[in-house]
Amino acid sequence: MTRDIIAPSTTLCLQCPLRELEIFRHRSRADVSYIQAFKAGEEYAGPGATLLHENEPNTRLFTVLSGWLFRYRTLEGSHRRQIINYGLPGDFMGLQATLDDPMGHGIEALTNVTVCYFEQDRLWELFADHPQLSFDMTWLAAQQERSFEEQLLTLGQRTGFERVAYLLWHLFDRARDVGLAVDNVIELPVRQQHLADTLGLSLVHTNKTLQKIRELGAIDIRERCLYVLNEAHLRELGRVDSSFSQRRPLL
Amino acid sequence: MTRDIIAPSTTLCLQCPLRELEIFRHRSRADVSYIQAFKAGEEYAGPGATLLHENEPNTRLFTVLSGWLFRYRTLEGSHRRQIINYGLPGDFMGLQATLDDPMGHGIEALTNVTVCYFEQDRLWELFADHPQLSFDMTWLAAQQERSFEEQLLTLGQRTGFERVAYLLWHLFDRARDVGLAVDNVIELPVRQQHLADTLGLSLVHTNKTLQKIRELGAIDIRERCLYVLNEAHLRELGRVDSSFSQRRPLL
DNA sequence: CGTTCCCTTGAGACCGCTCAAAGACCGTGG
DNA sequence: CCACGGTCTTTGAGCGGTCTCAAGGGAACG
Repeated sequence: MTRDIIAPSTTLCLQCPLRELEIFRHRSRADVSYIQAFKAGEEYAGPGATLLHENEPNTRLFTVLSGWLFRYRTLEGSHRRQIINYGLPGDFMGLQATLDDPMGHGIEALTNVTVCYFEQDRLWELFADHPQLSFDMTWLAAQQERSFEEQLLTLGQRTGFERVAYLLWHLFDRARDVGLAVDNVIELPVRQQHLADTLGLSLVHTNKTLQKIRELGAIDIRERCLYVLNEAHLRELGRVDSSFSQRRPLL
Repeated sequence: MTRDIIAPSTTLCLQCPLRELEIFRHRSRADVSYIQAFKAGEEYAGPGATLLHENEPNTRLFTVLSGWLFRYRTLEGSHRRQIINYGLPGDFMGLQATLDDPMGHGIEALTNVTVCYFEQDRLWELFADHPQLSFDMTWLAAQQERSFEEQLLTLGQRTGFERVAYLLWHLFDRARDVGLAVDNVIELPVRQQHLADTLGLSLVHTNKTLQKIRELGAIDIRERCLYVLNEAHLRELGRVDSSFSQRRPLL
């Protein structure tokens, strides 16, 4: 639960393995070089480690290079935690934290995690120098907003059962997008408590709901892995709408 | 419920009454002129009119000039509606809709509404020409994200009672920020059904919860107006955290 | 081999839901 | 001026989804 930094390192953006993935848009060598110059370093954390404490001021933007993490907020004077979103490889995070507003959130690693970070006080420089990259960043922020809206729809309108099914599919789909799926199976470093905290359900109820979805044969969970046995069925159960995977920029 | 356009008009950005408000950052005359040139027109709608149908492609960004509106999404194959957020004077909206993704949302007016709109296909132009304005737009997007996160916290972790209290305070606070409050009273064009659809509660339960908060003396609602009789108490009931009003850009 | 974390299951309570109906308010037209 | 229909609010009654409390089992790890 403590900050767990190992050492600075030097993965070159030009050699970034994420850029090979279909899901990310192509970028010119010049743009990648600009990003490289913008990159301030890397940070590492192991499972359960806190990358950012709640209420700690954050001055960093980052892209997840590898691993899973999640961002959460806690209701003041309560131990009830709401998981806001998950970070998977290629996800750009931290923009909302750059506003000079003390409202807190925390970030915690679920697996071994590497992030490439940027200093937020150079953000203006990026906007002044490089319209394409700033446009991309805004595009990603807008995409993030859509994702939050979908999550609002989930919390507000889906039943407990639908919520669990939806989230399982959502996590599977996102992992698949970045090449983490093998034959409809992904490693799922998320505990049932995390699912519960994401969905506004209790741990017990989440567990019982998972059993039901299992019994329907849509999924199975064994040895930290999620098996999507019937994706179409799972999508129905979660009332998943359109959602095709769109190519997106990588920063 | 139908599109209700009256006529194009010509409020000049330099004379925009919103710019007088404390809450908005000062802008140079040059920047305001640029915004003026970027503005494509105005649109009007009366209470209950639909500014944007669900699943209708949207190519417009806009700033609310006057009035209240709300944005919602509906769960596919269901009549359950989730209100995503409300638009008050000065709010910039539509960025998340510019992604070429058919995922639908609707926008509806609660009062007489005037919006200043921009064509989204000139968005790139703005990023190329004017780093300050594009930075501001991104800042607003990030702020919007925070607001969504707060709403996720509400839906996921606050009790029904807390949700209602929180939302009432939130709407009051936002209205006050843009000068719509007189002595702790605001006009509240929102129906109980809207509150319910925002909070993921049923209409009946929302109503009963409102009664309770009324009985505690924190608020009263009469003749379409919300009276905040004890703001500190209301904030406690809704577990409202920090939240000071920050000056923000106006586009 | 004990500790710890996580998953699972049962039992009872309660929050919030649905169904139903009546009252309040408002604009419209006879 | 009143009757009327529509929208919104209020209230009651009963059901069920989800919660909390509690306890047991399994796997990983030192």
